Amino acid sequence: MIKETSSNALNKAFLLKSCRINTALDTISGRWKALILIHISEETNRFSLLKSALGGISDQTLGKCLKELERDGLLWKEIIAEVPVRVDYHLSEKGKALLPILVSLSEWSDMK
Amino acid sequence: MIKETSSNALNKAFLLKSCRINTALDTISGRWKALILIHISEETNRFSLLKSALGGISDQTLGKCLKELERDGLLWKEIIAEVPVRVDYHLSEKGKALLPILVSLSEWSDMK
DNA sequence: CAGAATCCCTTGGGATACTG
DNA sequence: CAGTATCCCAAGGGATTCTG
Repeated sequence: MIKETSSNALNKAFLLKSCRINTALDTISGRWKALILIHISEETNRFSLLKSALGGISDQTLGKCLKELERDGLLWKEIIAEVPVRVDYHLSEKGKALLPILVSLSEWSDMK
Repeated sequence: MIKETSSNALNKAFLLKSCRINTALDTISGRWKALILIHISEETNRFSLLKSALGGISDQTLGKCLKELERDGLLWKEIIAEVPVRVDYHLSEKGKALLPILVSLSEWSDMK
């Protein structure tokens, strides 16, 4: 198919694409992030609910994951001024757009 | 410890699905594996070619990645008894099936 | 309740050197 | 050419403790 003797445009396009793939994988890889996104999409969207739903994650790690997912634009925080304070997490459009891809991945992982 | 006041079927399905997603992510995450798969799909399928195409990977890490990808059924080795010995790597059906998902991921990572 | 601070351990991946 | 063997370091993630 594509030859490599000449570093053609297609090859470069693939290199570029692979870069983006790594960016994407960095964003969602790790032991918890995909699970967190799925739970939030299911309305399990508060710190303590997430913690018990995920089963085994530490406060530390959950906090860090949420912060990174927020920084990467996959979710946003809604801070509700009750007493005690309450925080709801919601998926952004980008976060929602990732869900079907996660479903594809889970289906793919069933392949023999 | 499974509890949740109403542990409904949907929740369990999602937990199961998220497990598979983590399996899938474990298989392809890391700094190199997705890139390796893409290069092999482009006929860059020998050890030394991969090494120079990837730019910066160590022998050690390339060897380990290839071994794990083979163990996970994404590729297979064709050993050609020339002198010096030659090895071609090829994607399995499962490996090929992953490519469109990687493309989706790279497109997704372009989202604002 | 929703986190932050600190400490520690495991693991991915690089550097270097060597083999069939 | 196609790897393997050792060694080492940075980063992810857990445990514990503390705060607004």
